[in-house]
Amino acid sequence: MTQEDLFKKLIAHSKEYGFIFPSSEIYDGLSAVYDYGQLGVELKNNIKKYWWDSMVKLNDNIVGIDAAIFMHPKTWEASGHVGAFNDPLIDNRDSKKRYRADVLLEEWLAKQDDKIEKEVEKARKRFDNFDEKMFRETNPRVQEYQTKRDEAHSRMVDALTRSDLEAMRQLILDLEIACPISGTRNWTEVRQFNLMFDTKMGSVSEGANTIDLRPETAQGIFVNFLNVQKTGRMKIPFGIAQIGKAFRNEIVARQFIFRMREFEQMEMQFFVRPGEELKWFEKWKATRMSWHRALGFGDKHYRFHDHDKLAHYANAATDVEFEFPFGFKEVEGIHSRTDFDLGNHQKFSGKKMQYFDTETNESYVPYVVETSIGVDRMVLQVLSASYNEEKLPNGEERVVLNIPAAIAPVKVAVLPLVKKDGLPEVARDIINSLKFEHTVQYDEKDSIGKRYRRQDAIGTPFCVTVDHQSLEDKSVTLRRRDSMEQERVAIADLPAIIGDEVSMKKLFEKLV
RNA sequence: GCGGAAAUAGCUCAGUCGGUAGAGCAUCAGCUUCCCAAGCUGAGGGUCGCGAGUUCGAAUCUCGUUUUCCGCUCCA
Repeated sequence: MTQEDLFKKLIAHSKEYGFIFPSSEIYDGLSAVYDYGQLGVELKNNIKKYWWDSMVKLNDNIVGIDAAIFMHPKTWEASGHVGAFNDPLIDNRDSKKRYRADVLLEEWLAKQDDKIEKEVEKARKRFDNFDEKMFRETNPRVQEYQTKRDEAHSRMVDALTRSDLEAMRQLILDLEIACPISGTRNWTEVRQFNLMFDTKMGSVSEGANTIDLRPETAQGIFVNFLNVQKTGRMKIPFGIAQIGKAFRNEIVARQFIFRMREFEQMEMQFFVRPGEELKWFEKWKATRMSWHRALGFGDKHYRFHDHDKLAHYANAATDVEFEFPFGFKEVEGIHSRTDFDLGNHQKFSGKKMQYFDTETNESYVPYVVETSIGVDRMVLQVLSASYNEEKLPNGEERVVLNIPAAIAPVKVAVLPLVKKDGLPEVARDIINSLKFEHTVQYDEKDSIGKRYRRQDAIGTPFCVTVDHQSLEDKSVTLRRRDSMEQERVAIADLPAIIGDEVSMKKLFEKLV
């Protein structure tokens, strides 16, 4: 089976068994937006719990918050999201190259200036008593260039100030600007490349304000830095963790839930003393990698991708990449963000974003090491790493999701061997003894083998089968998903056995 | 965004030359009482992605559109 086939099967499997559905599917769906179904939400919640507890429970210097999706518009000026990503872009259809429309126009103006200067230089060499001012004002060729230039310039300024994309395109066509690579003038529309979604706050009729949906959760942590530090009496180094939705209006969003326009992030911002950030960067690199590897999908499927080209806010950055069916792709980013964010919020808000360090008797803006992971990418990672088609000794094939027990959506299925003779009642009693701790399913339909396969397909680690012997000696068959092995255990022992094996403690013990 | 491919029942797919929509699996009810799926009987489920056009007649031909996958591009 090719990797591409595997990916297609995974998508079909996810839908067929209720993990992930296209959003508003009855209306043909919405591009790059997906809903989690009854099993998908359990898996996702378990992944979030694995992350949250590994941060907030296991580290006494990390606390969590839950900030709002809406934030004050100034937030995005301070973070650099407004301005930096508002460029008007245009594509050449022949060379497939993308340009900034305003840059193309600026270049045309510069060329026009060059032409004028060339004329002036030519004339300067030709005449002895050269009156440059007079020449510029009277020479017909220079005048023609100058008029065209000025006209183009005013049209450009006008189009840019009004953000009139169609006018920009028309100007590019009128000036007969060609693509430097293909030499053709086969241009697409001009598009605004703003990654943020906006909406209106307040009643529309009474002068509503446009506000943006956050494109990252990090800023909710930064603006609350002092609130948390002071009320929690936190001492540097310390971290603030958050799980929440973020929104990016990607031009191209694809590959199932890998890149969605609405997605969920798990971020932890770790505040450190200036100068110590790279030490902590290395520490979190190791910690985060061990968190991924503890899931047991195989170390060879993970690697770091260190960034050579750093973002404007970072002085070190790496990605944790996982080998998806479509190749190694980023699941988590670890960035040393310096004091860029807190420093800018200090500047834009006028509020001091500083910490007084009693060890050094210094006041400073802390440096930040960020770990930022996509929840949806983790779900995809778990599904693609867990999906297996096995050939059984008897020649049959089984589809099984080998999801780590601690994060499996359903922990145990309780199955009466037959649906009479009081077996269903015993099964219900067992469920009642387990359901406060675990997600449990009951199934009495079809043959026992078929029910085992159904549970394999959704990744349930344990099946408990009630038979006639159970009525006599209060024992049941405990069947394991991965090995398909069965053992006879006492009903009274089930909570302890299952509780131990599905505990997240098993994963946490593998963390560095 | 550009190029390629696809869309028919929950899933996988068939549907001939344009002539009123099919299978297997799945689902539901009943029978069977079974420890690794696909025994028996019956039932439900589709305006063939959507919209136009051609035609006496369109799942089928043409155009548009939406969604998905693949390649390129993009991704603080």
